[in-house]
Amino acid sequence: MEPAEYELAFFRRNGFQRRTCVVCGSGFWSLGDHDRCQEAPCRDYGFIGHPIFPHAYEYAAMREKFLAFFEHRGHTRLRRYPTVCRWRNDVFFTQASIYDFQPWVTSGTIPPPANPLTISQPCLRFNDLEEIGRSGRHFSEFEMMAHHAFNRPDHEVYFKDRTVELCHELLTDELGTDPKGITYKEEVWEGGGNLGPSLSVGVLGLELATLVFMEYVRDGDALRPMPLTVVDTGYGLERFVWASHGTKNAYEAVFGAAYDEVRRTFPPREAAVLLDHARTINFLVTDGVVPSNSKEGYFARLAIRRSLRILGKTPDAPALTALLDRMARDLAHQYPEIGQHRDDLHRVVENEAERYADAIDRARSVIRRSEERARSTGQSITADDLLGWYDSLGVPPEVAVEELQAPPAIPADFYARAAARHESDAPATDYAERSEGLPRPPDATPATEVLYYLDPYTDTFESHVVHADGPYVVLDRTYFYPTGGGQVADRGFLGDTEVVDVARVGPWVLHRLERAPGWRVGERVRGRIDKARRMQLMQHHTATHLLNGALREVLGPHVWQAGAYKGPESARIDITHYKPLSKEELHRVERRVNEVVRRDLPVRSYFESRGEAERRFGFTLYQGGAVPGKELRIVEVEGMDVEACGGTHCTHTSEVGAIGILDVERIQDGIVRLTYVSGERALDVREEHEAILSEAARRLGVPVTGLPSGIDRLLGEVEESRKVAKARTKDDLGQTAQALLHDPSAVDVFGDVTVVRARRDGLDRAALQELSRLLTREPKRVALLASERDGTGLFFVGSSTPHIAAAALVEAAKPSFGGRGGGNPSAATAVGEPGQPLSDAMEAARAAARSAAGA
RNA sequence: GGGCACGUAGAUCAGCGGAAGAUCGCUGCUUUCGCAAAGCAGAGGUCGGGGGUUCAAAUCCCCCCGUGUCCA
Repeated sequence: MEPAEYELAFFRRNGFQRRTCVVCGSGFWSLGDHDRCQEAPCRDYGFIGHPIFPHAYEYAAMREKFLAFFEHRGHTRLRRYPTVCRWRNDVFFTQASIYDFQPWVTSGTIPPPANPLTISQPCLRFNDLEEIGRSGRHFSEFEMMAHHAFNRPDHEVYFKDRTVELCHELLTDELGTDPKGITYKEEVWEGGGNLGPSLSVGVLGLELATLVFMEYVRDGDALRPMPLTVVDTGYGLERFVWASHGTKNAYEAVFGAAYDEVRRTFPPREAAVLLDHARTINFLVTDGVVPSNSKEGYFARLAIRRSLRILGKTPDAPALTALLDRMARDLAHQYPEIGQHRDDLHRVVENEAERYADAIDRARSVIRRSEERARSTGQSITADDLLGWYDSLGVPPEVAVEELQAPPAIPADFYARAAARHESDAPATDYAERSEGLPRPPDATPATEVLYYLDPYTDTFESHVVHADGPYVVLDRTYFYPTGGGQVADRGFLGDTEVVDVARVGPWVLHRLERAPGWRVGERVRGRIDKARRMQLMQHHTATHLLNGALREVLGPHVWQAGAYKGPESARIDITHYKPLSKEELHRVERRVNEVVRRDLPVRSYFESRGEAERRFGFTLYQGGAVPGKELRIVEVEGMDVEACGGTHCTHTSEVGAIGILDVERIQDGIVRLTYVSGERALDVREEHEAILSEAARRLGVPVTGLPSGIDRLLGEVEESRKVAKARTKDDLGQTAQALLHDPSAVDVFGDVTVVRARRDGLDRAALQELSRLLTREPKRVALLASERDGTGLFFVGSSTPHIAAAALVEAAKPSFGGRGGGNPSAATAVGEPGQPLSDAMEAARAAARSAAGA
């Protein structure tokens, strides 16, 4: 980054000097005479016992101070976004305030909700879990306070100068820091293909904020200026509160009274972990994460199980739910949604606690057995075993050690080693828009006016070509719905050419035609949408909203949409839920949605300001993920479901027609998928099912209502005849065995050993085995059995004579008929040539038996 | 999204290439006034599903399905 990037007018105007840190070598700007930047590790924490700000602020007060400061300087205050980053697929959690605006706002696709804006965004980071409580400053949930500005060439809000000016004013005039104590260290920020200069703000060893200026796109080695430049700031609320108290660790300052309460029962480290995790769990569950074994859910599980472990080893520890309630109380002032569904949260957490107890129980018995086995083979349990158990059974090493008589030492780096077992080089998937791979129209192309929002029933329209590139066409206005929000794109025709796909690219709607139509810009075209297909998609989409609402009613508010798909054939919704749906729950959901259909409620779609919509409906608006923009498109079914949604919808619930749930499956731990149909498809599917049922009934010769009992009868009969058949062959073989034993030509007596020979062509291996078993029930017997079947010779030997091994006799017989096989002392088998060689094999075995018997 | 472990009798599990087992539970009998207990006898298994290798697969390999768990 060029030095000029950091030479701000603000610095010059106010007499800041640029110096170089003698420790890290970075350039920094300051009013004070420092030889190093004021950030650890370049210098020690100097604020412990000497607060950076003259007043000590409580957590909520500091946040309010910050937001109000920026609000008074022209920023619009925004409510928090969800901590679960459902609108991106490269990350699970909101880890910084700017995540709220990526990728759509930062890429210029959608205007920012306000500009400039200020927000305090709760963020989740799970990469330093072990540091929590130990370092004195790590949290898994923290708030990043920020002010953001988005600058377009035609609309500059503010950039570097004003940003630093605001920051400086906040720290000094507003919060009372000594201006000379602040250093602005020069850094380079890079992420997501963008980069720009940034300044890191340090005071007395503490990094209070980072001011990032996104202005370039990396293009190979070259840097291109971004069309949209972004002010991305981050001020750590926890750090500000800590700085204002100057306490030894951040936790007592941040958690305040709650910290003191918990400290009465727990040591400092445990207290910090419990409080931190309690906050995290509250946010996670409120924002629709249910504990599970993968993705977001795993972190909820981790936080819950870690907390339970700490609580479990402390006598008189409070219940986890009590702790959650305690933290919810502190958070509820700012975030009323937290703690609003206390009972539901308790159910989710208690269910997880139960599962954890089950897992540990299971693990204990495995561990006991393993040790027993190890002891009997003279081995001992190793640290590797502990690692394996943690990995596959989830049992923490401390618990395993408790269970063992002779435990190994737990390695100090146990959890690091556990993590190392899972190192993979799988690249993180990028949060690309769907537009990836599609041609992007030139920037000068006028944005497409989308009409399907206004009227989802219009299926023919006229418009003009504003861009054409091979089969790709952009119109000035269109009724074609592009793939989005889980709803697949419309089909239809532009002129005489079929539209095979429709996608949103930036501000444009791109129609992909079956072939290049050769149109020129300005040409007038007529569009015609496949109306039946669109209608079906609308029905499926509205049905999805109804189901979502009904599922929340029946199962509880922890239910969030975790994904959805609305196709012409069927639709599905994935929801967060902690156990499989019972038949009864399913039934109630289905009844409820169909009742809403019958009551013919209006489905209202309208635009509303974000703030107003959030105030009226709360956070559950964002079922499909956060939707940027000043205005949200709200789809409301009164009393049932309200979502921010860009899809096409029926205007009355009765248009949806019957809704039939076809399938419910648990697609992963914590996520349940429902597949369903509505409208025309519901009728089709019902007809199909009825046809299948009546055909099945016809074949069974019963009425449809008699199917279940008819099938039971049939299964009973099958079972019965299977038994009869089995018994019969056993009988037959029994008779054969008796006959053989009494047939002098089949029996040889060699000393005290009775050798029975028989050739029974057609018997399979299992029959020979059974016959052999019958013949060798008495001791001192040998059975030599042969069968020719499907052109091969089968030879089977059974022996109840200890010194005559069946396998040895087969060995002896093998050369005679080119047999391959083997066995054990009591039974052996081989296959080879049929006919005479098989008979020779029998003779060879007989001779071997005779000599083995010593006769 | 990836790694690992596990799916065998109603339950808990053993067996890990050569003729499907143990314990508990269940049924019947013996014993008892009755119950419990004990003894004896018995029923109960397409060894999760499908392919493959092998003379031979619960066992080895591959693919599904299900469960658990860890990591990101």
